[in-house]
Amino acid sequence: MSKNSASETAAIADAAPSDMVRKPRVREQKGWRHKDAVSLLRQMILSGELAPGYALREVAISERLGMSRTPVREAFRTLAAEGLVELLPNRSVVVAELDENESIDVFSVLGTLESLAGQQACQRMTPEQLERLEALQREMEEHYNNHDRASYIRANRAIHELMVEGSNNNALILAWRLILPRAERARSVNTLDRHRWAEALEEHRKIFAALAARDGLRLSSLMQDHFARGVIERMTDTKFKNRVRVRAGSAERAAEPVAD
Amino acid sequence: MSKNSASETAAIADAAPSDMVRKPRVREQKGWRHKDAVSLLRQMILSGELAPGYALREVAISERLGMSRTPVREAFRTLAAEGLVELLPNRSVVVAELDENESIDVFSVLGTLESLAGQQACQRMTPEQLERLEALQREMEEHYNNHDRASYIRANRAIHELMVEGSNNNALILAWRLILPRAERARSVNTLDRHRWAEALEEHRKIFAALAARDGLRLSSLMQDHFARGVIERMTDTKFKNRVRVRAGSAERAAEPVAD
DNA sequence: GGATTAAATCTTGCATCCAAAAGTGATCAG
DNA sequence: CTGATCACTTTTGGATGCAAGATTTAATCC
Repeated sequence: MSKNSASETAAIADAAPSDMVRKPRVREQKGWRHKDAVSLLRQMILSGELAPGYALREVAISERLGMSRTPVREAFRTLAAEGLVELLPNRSVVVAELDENESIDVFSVLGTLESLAGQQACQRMTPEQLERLEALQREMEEHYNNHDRASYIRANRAIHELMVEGSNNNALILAWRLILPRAERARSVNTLDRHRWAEALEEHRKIFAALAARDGLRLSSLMQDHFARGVIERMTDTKFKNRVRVRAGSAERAAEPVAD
Repeated sequence: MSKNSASETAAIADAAPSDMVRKPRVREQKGWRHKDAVSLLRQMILSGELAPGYALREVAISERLGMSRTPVREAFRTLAAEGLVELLPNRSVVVAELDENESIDVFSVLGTLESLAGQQACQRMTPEQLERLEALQREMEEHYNNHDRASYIRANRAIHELMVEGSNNNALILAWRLILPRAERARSVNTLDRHRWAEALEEHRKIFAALAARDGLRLSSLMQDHFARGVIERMTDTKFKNRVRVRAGSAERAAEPVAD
């Protein structure tokens, strides 16, 4: 046994000459450092704080996060796989561009995916999941009645997610999760107007009914409709025209997103 | 200038004391080492050489690839984002499991995505792309007449890809590319029987016609049908029942895949 | 013998270090 | 002044080193 363990070295440290002690490199944090980097960077990209075309320098980010470059570089790979950044050989990593159809495109994909998810959820969703869905639907209605926008949106998100999970289709869930963040990014300035809100709620009632009746075809067409209306509303919304400006905007907080 | 360059050090190496020379760490390869790791590991997972549940050890892989652990770890992040491996904290990276519906699930997702892609391609595909598509269609027909299976499949793949690209929808392309490898994995033992082959070709003729006519609705339903038939054929195919065995199989070569 | 646990070993997570590539000026010819 | 060239700086790609967690092995107790 030629090598002392760290604890042994530390124990005799103050009695030994200084070249015998070694500063122990402690791993202070649990979990994964690179996960933190992924969440922070994703958040910053989605909120627009890091604008498209922005070059990410490893040292700056690692210093900001108090970690070395290694986990930051790992985070870049994850973000690249999500299509949020582009890797340039021997050059900086660059925030992916948004093209002008981004919003329509993203919602059309999300729409078809959720339409399929609904269809499959009709066949595969467990009674427990359906029960939970009913509870969420009730909760959402309540938030609507209380004009509690934020809570409504949260419940709405949970419903959509639960339905996708109810499809029990791993590939579908994977693709959906991949696209979802882009929706946040694309719709960052859209808000939910009063009329559309009421309409969306009514659509959700029908969607739930179709799920409960396990009527896949009907659900599929309801979902298509639900998304189509959402996107159209976004396009004709006067606020929509401001969207492109967000690209350049830096640390500004994203507006409350619209519910689907 | 206190520090010698690596080349200078090497030049005087045999005349100098051995502690003065330092083995220069050369960056022998262009491109990214981690890209190599991604392709190899992906290939091995898709072919079944690395079976689900298999734990990947960093050192073993880095040695096999003649690189250090760093790029291998980066490759793991990419594969994790693709859902091909699962990261366990402080534990090995594990090849993702295949569930029993994998094949149906993956093709249903691919089907809806391509259906949407076709619809959007009708509106957005450039004349150049359409021309290229026509050439590919002719090429594919030729391969069919020559009974050149491998070439047929290659052309078929190219057509599907070109159509998806023709949608010009980044989110859609991203999701499609994410799922595509899983299709390879799911269908590894399926082959293309003579009857289905002729049928598939006929479907492709109609698909091309709809694209050329820019008839999005018709194209959408044709795609759905194309995929539905493919999947149904797979399910009733007697060879299908062997699929589950492949999970355990190790380095066996995957069979020629079916065309969609 | 089987359960428990402490020590040795292995593997991961990350910091750090080095060389190559890219970027940045400064210098100089025209 | 413009453009080319070369030294210097910055930044990336990846190899190496080390400590913490996980795993295996050995030892001990009941």
